[in-house]
Amino acid sequence: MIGTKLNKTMPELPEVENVRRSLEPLIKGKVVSKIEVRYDKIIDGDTVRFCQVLKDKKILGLSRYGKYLLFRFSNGWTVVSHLRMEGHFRLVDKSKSWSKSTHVLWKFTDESVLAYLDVRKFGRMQLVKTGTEFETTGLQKLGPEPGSSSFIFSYFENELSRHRRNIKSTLLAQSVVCGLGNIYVDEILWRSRIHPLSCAKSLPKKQIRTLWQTIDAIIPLAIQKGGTTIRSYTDANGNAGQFQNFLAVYGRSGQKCRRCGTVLVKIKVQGRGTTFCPHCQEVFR
DNA sequence: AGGGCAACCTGCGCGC
DNA sequence: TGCGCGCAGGTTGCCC
Repeated sequence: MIGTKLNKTMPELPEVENVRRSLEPLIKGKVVSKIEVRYDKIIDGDTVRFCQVLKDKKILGLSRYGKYLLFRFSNGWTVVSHLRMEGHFRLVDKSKSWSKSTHVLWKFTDESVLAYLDVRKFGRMQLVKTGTEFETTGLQKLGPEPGSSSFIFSYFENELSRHRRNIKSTLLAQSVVCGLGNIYVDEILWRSRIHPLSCAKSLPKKQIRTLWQTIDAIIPLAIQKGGTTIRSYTDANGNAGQFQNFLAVYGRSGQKCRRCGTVLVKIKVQGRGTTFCPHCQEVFR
């Protein structure tokens, strides 16, 4: 048991993909009657325009790139949404009172409401013309997705050779490969037997290949397992993920490495908690 | 121009 | 009991 309090989500690519899959059938075809914004900073750009433009528009579908959700609306509009740490959507019936972490309400003509909740208020949504989403600050520098045809070995090897900083920071940056966050990066490095502070450009070809294969395998596997539920991440139907049962290092500092029995160590890398095995994860400098 | 890091937020757990 | 502090982490923006 990792935590007892059920109040945090940690959406990385597999969790966001499970949100997309579960949420899309619940909202597709609905028409906005009114948007209410209760905490202005969630909306990137002009909030009044955001509400005005979306009124009377129909939801055509929900897509995703990296950790970004893309709500497709009629008349060529898209809402780019990032859940950051704890954001989540819930489709509810008309309700009388909203919790204080409910920041945006999408009210539909059928009387249902899509509520955006976010305790830490880190999440953002931005209205753009469909087709211009890759010009936004968040999406324009994203690398390819793990498991996609553009995430090929020669590309990955070439990208790593351009970075002198450590491999953990490099993988978290989203520009070499997108969608990985703190949990999956630690797991991927453990599986690849690479120390998080290894210099990205110093990795031998053999380790780069192992790392590439691991990234390409673990993300689709985590999607298949419904994502990772550390505290309370659930999909739009309230279902928890199962990948936490496969975690080898995240949340296990002080416990024994499942490969060699050495006690796992926790350090800070780029301000992020980082757990690894000091014995079987090799440092390359 | 790559890289380092504070800032953005709130709730929880811990030490005193 | 209660207060203060550190921690949690994705992204942005600023500075070197």
